Amino acid sequence: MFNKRIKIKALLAEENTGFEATVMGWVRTFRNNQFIALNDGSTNNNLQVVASLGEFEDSTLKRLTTGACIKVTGQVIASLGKGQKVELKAATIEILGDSDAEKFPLQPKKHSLEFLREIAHMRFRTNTFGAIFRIRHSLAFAIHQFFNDKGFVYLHTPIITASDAEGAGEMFRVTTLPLDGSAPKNEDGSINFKDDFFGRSTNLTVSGQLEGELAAMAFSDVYTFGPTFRAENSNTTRHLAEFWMIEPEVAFNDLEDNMNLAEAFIRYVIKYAMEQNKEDLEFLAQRLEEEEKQKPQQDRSEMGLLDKLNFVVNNDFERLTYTEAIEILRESNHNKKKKFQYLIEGWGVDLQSEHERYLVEKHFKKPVILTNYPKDIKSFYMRLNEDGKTVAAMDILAPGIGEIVGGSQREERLDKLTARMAEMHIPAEELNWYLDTRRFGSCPHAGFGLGFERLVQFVTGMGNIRDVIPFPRYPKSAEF
RNA sequence: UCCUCCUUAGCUCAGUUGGUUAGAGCAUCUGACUGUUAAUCAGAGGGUCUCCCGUUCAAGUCGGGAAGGGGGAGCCA
Repeated sequence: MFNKRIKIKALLAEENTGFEATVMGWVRTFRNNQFIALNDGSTNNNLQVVASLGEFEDSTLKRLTTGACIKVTGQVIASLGKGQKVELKAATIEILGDSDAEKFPLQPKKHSLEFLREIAHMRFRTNTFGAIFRIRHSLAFAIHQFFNDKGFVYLHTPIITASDAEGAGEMFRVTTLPLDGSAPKNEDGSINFKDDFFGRSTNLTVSGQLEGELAAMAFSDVYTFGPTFRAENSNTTRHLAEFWMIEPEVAFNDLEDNMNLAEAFIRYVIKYAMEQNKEDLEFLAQRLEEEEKQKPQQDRSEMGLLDKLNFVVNNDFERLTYTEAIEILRESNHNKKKKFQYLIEGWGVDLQSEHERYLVEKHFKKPVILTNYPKDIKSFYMRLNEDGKTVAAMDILAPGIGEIVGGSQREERLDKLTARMAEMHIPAEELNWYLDTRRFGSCPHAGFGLGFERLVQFVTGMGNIRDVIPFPRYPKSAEF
């Protein structure tokens, strides 16, 4: 029954008319007791279905409410009205699912993103979220295509991990032990995990990087793309407790290769979305433009969404070292006039959001790659530079959303790595498996982590990360 | 977790120095019209003013607390 259906996107692209077609979808509006705007999610554009006067029972027409699901068969004809090239003249209309108009929460009008977030199970049916999630899909697909074309192996790293030494953030505990206090305890009162499901303490992964490195020491080029969990109490527009991360890890790459890969990757996936989701991006660009008009002049961005994406695709990112960045910031008028909340005085401190924003949005006005940070503000696995005080790290900062990529050349020298771990009080015995890569055929290698939702945010122009993942998880929120 | 702002109809919002029966637009319902494009026109229904405590003759309005939400910061991707 269903396989004769034609998707609305395909039907709207059809050059010919005068043939019979069956469509299925959800009613967006029903105007004038005759005109159904029908959407099936294949595109934001609705198909106009015409139910000619007198040809349908009143009882049927009454059920054509916003949100109802219907099946229509009829003739595809050139539209008699303006606004669309073709329309479907209905011969039969079957109601597949009623929608009580008094209770259906979506109305043919503008809704706030905050309201739609409360009905995330329904928001797919709006133009905005339709566009966002089709673009999200394209980006995900493009990611696999990019790496596949380059001969990378897609590695599935575990979601449940035993290691708690990765240092990437607070973890969610995974256990089958009872929570009522009856769990077995050690002599010192701490929980004894011997009888837990895995016989040890386990957590949800915060990163697949360490496992990625293991595989890179065999396949040379690998990447992961999967869910990641952080139990940080972060309440911001760019953090989630459950998010998707892309983590390539490449043997024989140094920091510069790593930057080149990241830049090529970002360009590729954006370009892909621009080709595949032209209409959706135009819709979101329009939406953003109207939103910008509500803001005071000084807060408006200079470039529209499409200009911004084109700019990123066609221009190199700005590359500079942490030391150079500090110099620019220290010499900036902004700093001299004490406009930063945290003034830049010396070398060695981590940059605040306001500093990153200044560099990206005011000084360079494009994505920036910062490299060679002081070792003391970075992770243990990053390669120590010749100067002995910086590491071969890189962060890519994007306008509007800040850090989109964090990566580094890894420390491949066993003695240097273990020394660093000792300094940072990371128990080497727990990461013996990781250190084995440095013991048996170690090699220079590099990789990075890219937050998928931040990428989707950048491409769609959405301001809040909770609006670019179907069902966002964040503190005090795990509905749906 | 910290700072800050917000919470009034299904949605988006007005609501004056505290003062009778809390308003508008959209949505919904009823009717009219019938080639509409967020259709139009007429009418109707719809409120525990987030919750608790307090001040007062009187609280949507003032004070305290809680919950939820927005924005910013930190942590980071």
